[in-house]
Amino acid sequence: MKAVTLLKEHHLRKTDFRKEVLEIFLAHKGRALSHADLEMALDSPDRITLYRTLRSFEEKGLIHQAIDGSGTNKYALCRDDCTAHIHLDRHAHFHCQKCGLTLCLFHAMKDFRYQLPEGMKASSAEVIIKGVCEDCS
Amino acid sequence: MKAVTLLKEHHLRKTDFRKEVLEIFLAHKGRALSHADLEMALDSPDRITLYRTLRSFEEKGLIHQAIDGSGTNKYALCRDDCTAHIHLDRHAHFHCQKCGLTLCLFHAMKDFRYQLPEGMKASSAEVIIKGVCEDCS
DNA sequence: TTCATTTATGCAACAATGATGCAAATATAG
DNA sequence: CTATATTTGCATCATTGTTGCATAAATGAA
Repeated sequence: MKAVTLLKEHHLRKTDFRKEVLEIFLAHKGRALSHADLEMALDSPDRITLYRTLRSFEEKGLIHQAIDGSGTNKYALCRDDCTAHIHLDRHAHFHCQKCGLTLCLFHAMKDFRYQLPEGMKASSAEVIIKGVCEDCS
Repeated sequence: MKAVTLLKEHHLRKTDFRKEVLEIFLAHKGRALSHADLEMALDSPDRITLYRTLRSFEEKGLIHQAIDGSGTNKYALCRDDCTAHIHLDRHAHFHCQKCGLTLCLFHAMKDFRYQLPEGMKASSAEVIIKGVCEDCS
């Protein structure tokens, strides 16, 4: 899928900046990228524009936040079945504690069931698996 | 369990500051507290000392980090079966998206199994369940 | 209890992360 | 091509977290 097409599909204006950001995500499918990762990969990185770009992408269902416990937020491309407001969030993220790599694990959770105490209502769930990645072990 | 006893058991010097911080945790068992929560509850809050106190507590197995996806780190008292370096991390945390409350859910995960791709080695896992708590719904 | 040693505290300074407001530039619909 | 709406890039500010260092306090030993 090309960057321009994806932008159009998600009702985002196709600016140079957005195309560049999106291409970085496309070049790292399945990887969750931090703000710093993206800044390094960008030609002319404006921090603030990047923050707003990421927020727009998230609002339009193009990327999702990947919490990995590292303190900094990361973002990864959604799969096709994510819609604007209903992210397919029942997938786990793997976080390498050595190199900081974060990966989407779409098939890691076989049967993920949980029980909440009375009164609480769940709307989504996040699973973070921490450990050491292939390259680091 | 009293604050002073807990400090001694975990080989931490019993200073006024630590006693105060620990007492706040004891008064909110099962709750994960943010740095800001603690600062508000403290009499003479020194940000830096609090950061270091939390780090010491965590290193000695007195508290554990509770990732809740809210961006800010939170901490909660460990149960007795946490040891200094092996936190009992296979429990979920519930995060209320309205009021920000974070709770430890020690009994939420019935059968939590996951499969990692070849090469990766897991050392711990975190589960965050987001939703609305009893008071907010 | 008192002293020496080790550890903790409190302050200043700094770094990283993130948000807001506004004017200029750009993309899109008509 | 033009008018409108959106995005960008900049300055400014807020929050969160770290490091270094001098002072203060806690602990163990005499």
